[in-house]
Formats: sequence, structure tokens, C-alpha cells
Amino acid sequence: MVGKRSITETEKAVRARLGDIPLRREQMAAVSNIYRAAAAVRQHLENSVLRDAELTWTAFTVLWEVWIWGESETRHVAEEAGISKGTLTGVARTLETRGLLHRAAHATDGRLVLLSLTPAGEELMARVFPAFNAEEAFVADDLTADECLTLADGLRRIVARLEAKGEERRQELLAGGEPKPRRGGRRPKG
Amino acid sequence: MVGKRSITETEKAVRARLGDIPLRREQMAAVSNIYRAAAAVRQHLENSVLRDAELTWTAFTVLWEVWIWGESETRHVAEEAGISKGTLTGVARTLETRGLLHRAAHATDGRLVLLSLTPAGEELMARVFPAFNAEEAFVADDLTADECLTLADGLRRIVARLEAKGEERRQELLAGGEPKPRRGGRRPKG
DNA sequence: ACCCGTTCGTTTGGGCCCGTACGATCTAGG
DNA sequence: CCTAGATCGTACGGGCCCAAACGAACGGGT
Repeated sequence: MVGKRSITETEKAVRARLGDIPLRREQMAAVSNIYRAAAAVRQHLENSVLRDAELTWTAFTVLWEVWIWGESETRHVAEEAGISKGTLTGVARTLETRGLLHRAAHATDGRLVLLSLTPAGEELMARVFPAFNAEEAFVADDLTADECLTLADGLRRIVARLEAKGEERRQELLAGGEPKPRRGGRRPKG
Repeated sequence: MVGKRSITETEKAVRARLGDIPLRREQMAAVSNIYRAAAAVRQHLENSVLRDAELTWTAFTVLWEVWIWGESETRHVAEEAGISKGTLTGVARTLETRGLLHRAAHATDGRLVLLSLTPAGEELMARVFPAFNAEEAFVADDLTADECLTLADGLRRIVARLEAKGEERRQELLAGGEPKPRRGGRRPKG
């Protein structure tokens, strides 16, 4: 599910594949392990707690944001959940259909939509979140509390670096070539 | 894009939301930062190197596996890439249409399909991978090499724990309640 | 040769995901 | 007022994603 070849084995194959290209091994090991760990943790939670509650990862994330912060504007929920506003429209509709989420108009700004949990949504989160947190603790249970904090700090510094300098970096990389559109996305009106 | 509220702020809101439930804060911080970092890194790479090459994250992962390991059976590629075999069928078809991937029958086992890169695929990877690796190095550039190794080790231990005990744990959690089907997935034949 | 359980990759259905286009709405500046 | 620009959530198109169902192919046992 996460790959059965070891990091060491992979690095060896990479060096064999292009021994001339200078690799940054430590950074590569750290970053590629972020993907592996994220996928493994997500899969564990999806196949245990979330499956039991019949929630997808994203649906849970959306409910969690609204649960913690209370009634929220959709753009903020999308931002916090790390999904596009277009995606949120669909997820929110699904959750509304299931009677877990409520959509309401803003009192003074007619463009805004506010999301809040229904009583059923509140009940679900009160039941699911403790189980979710228990599994988060389970996956990290081979690490001491100190090691968890060290890990969290290293990851936080990567996130902080990208928030501070990511956009600038992407601009630099694109300088010269026009920004090709990502595959997918609505076609021009013509 | 990754959320503008701090971890500290979030934890405070969580405690306010359910002060009675005992949280495991260190583990929670470590694990939730894994999601944040993974999403931030993936988004950075998708919006720079991969966008320039007109590749999605998954498509790149599939090409990378075949590039590093050479002609491979599809089930192994899916396993290593961390996607289901059904997903791989679609991704491989897309890449085949674009002339980057080649599909061939196995010499003796008629069930197997072998994937390999076309010359165009080889050329693309030789150009894209160095840029990809450079961005992996960029995102971790605030960490020393030692810190990268510490980070990689912590993440590796989480992955190892899940590989060793994840399945068993999920069995324990399901004991008592029948395993509800994940949302999505083909309906039973009835 | 013929079963029969196993293992492939593919199909299918439901859902997530992004980025562009779009219409409704708000807000400044005249 | 009124109009130009900004910003909101939604519609849409293309692609990814999973799990169950499926048919082709394998392989051991008779």
C-alpha cells in the first residue's frame, strides 16, 4: 500500500539510473518520506475511523473545520481545509444532502454563504473526533513526546518556508516560459 | 493555501471545543503537520515543475516508478505509486495517449501487462526529474542535512509502524461492528 | 483433458479535485 | 445615481481515486 521497496534500495536505483546528476540525498529522503507517511496515515484513518463513519478524508476535514471554528464563510473553510472553493461546493452539497451540514445566507453580504453543523453533524463529530485523535496517537506511538515535537517542528519549518517563499520561487521558475495551464479546467467560451 | 491559522491557535480552539476530552497534543501536532507539509510540498511541485511539464502528481509518480525500475508489471507500479490498480489503468491510458508510456503483453503470462517508457517518456523524465529534485531540496532548505535525516527517520518509523501493526489495529477497531463499505465503489450486483 | 480456486488488468459507479468561466453582488470614484 | 473593478459562490470540463464486479488466464489436482 505504501510501497515495499526500501528508501535505501530506491536511492541506489536512482543513482544507477543517473549517476551523473547530483542528487541532494538528505533532502530527498526527508521530502519523499513526507509523502509516504502522509499517504500511510491517511489510508489508516480512512480505513478505520472514517470508514466506520462513512466519511471521506475531505468530508471529515470540512466538518472538522466547521466544528472547531463554528459557523464559517465557505472561502475560509476551503482555505483551511486545503481544497479549492469549487471542490468545497461539491463536498458541502454532499454533506448537506446527508443532513450533517447547513448552508445559510449572510445577513448583509449577498455573495457569502455560511456553513454550520446540524445537530446530527454535531453528534457525529462528538463521536468521531475522539476516535480520530486516538488513531493519530496510535500511528505516532513509537515516538516519544519529544520526538513528536521535533518532528512537528521540522515539518512546520517546511510549511513556513513555502508560505513565505513558495510563491516567489514559482515566479522565478516560470520566468522565461509562459505558465502552461494545468490539465483540466473549463474551456474558453469560444 | 495550507491554512493561515497557526497550530497553537487551532489547539486552543480544540480545547475550548471539548475541554473534557483528553487530547494527545504532541502526537496530534506531529501528525497534523504531516498532512500540512505533504499538501504544501505537493502543491508547490504541482504548480511549478509538474505544471511546466503538464503532468499531474500521480502521472509523474507513475512515470518515475517505470523510469527508475525499468519495464514493470502494472500491479507493482500501482503498489509502489500508492494507487489502486483501477486508478493505474486510467492514468496509464492517459500517458499512453500522450506517447510517454508503452504497454506490452508479458511473454508467458497472458494476464500481465508490462509498462515501459517510450523515447519521448525517457526524454521527459531526464529533463523533469532534476528540476523536481531541485524543488525537493528547495522546500527543505531551511533544515540542515542532519535535521533532514532526523525528520526522515521519524517519518520512516511512523510508516514502519503502520506497515507492521496497521492492519492488526484496524481489525481490532472493527471487531464488533461490521465493516461498512467506503462511499463510492461499484454497487453489489443485486 | 477437465475442473476450480486464484490472480491478473479492466470496467463501472460514485465521489473528490482543480482551474476557468460566469453571473450575482458589493464597493469606489465620479 | 451610475458605472468599472473586485470578489463571492457556483457551473462545468477533464482527470484522479477507490472498491466491487467482472472476464480472461493461470495452475494444481484429478
